[in-house]
Amino acid sequence: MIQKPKGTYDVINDKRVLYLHELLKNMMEAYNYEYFRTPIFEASELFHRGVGETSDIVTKETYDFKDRSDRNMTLRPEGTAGIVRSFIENKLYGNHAVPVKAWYFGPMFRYERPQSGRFREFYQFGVEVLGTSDALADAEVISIPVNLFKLLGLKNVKVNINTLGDTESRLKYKEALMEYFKPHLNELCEDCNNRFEKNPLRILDCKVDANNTLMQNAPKTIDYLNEESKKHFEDVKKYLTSMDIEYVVNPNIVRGLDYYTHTVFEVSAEIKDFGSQNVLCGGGRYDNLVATLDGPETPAVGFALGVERILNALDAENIDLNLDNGVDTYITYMDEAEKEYALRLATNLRLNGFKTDIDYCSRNMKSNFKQADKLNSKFIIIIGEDEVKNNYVTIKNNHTQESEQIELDYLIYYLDEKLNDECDCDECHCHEEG
RNA sequence: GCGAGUAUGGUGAAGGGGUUAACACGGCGGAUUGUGGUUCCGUUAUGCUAGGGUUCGAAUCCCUAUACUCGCCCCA
Repeated sequence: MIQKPKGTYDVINDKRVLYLHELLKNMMEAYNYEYFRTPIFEASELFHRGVGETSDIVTKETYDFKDRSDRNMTLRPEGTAGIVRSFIENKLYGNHAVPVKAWYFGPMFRYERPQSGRFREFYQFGVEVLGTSDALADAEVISIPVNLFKLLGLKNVKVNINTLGDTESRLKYKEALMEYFKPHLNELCEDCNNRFEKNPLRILDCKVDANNTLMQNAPKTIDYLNEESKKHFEDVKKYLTSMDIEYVVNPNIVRGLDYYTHTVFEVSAEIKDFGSQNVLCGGGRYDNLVATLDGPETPAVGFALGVERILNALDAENIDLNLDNGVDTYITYMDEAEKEYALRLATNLRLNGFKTDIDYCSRNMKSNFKQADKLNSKFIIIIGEDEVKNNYVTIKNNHTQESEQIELDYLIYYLDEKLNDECDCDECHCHEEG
């Protein structure tokens, strides 16, 4: 048997996937962001220059391949680089309205060991604002996941925020940090020793040594900011407050990708048994990336979230999105003679927007009723010899078990009325979509 | 890259060397050929992830492979 590749999964009628996409689409429309869809594979160089040579994502997790003309290609491991490439290549800094506010939703690929909520092909939703250095953009970007998580019903949504400052501040800080840790390397875990060489900022992110006093007394980025960087951070916090978004300044958040400057943040929520995975999204400002990729100096800020992790969180928190899974009507026929008539009726109902299913294999009555239950059908329509002859249908309400005979010409109005009636009840939320 | 665990029909699973692979759900057929979701009866794995080994005998013990699950690293 051929199996799916490791770390991939099949979506089989998980309504939440489409629902989430729809919800995000509506939300981004309200924020007036533009939908971007960029290629799933790009020139490898884009990610090497963009995401950075020191991050694990690029050094050991990409799916690389050569195409038939021997070009180096990479399946995208994240969304930002592609959006930035598109921004530059299409010269959106010219005629396009600036800032360019982009959102995307699609598969990303990383060659990792799969585990709970983590796959090799996974979906990310993300947002990028290109062309403004104003702290308002940082705050707005942060507000998107926060509002999303609240809308989904997640509890204790929390923003952890920090600033790395501009390039100059960041560099000064990095030196100070290395000087601070150098004499104490033997007190840190093995991973931290590796990080010291590769990416010293990430030592601060270590979970093993988190409670080490050495860590708590380490130099803070905030102390190495120049005036401009300091003001930017203050402004971000100010705007968050004016949107009633709670945040905690956490000097240990540095993020893994090389391109971040100034604001970095993570949004977490309180989720049962999630441990370190309660970080549901991360992002920050990356003022140098556009220039690094040969575009004009363009400040930018964005974030991304993993769709699978969100769905996992909803599961863990037992959040039911009240998605209606049932069909409106299920059509049965007594005999082969009525089969075509039933088929025509099904088509007619479907074209009128009623979610309709039909007996596909001339089952007996008993199996038909069972099937109707399995499909969660609200109504069962029964077509027999008499119905065909006299142009009516027998329709049974599966809730009340009441059966009625309805003239064919009137059926659509009948269903329309009954289905809308039904949705006034407390249990049924099928017309309450966001 | 490192570490731990698991693998038995369509599904949940029992069995930890002895001939018929338990039980339950689901499916199909019937009691009941136009009204079910109750009940009852019948039926539903020539086979226990794959390959090799130990043994008179392996689903059961050993080895290898594969897949899945969960940690770590990393990240969303």
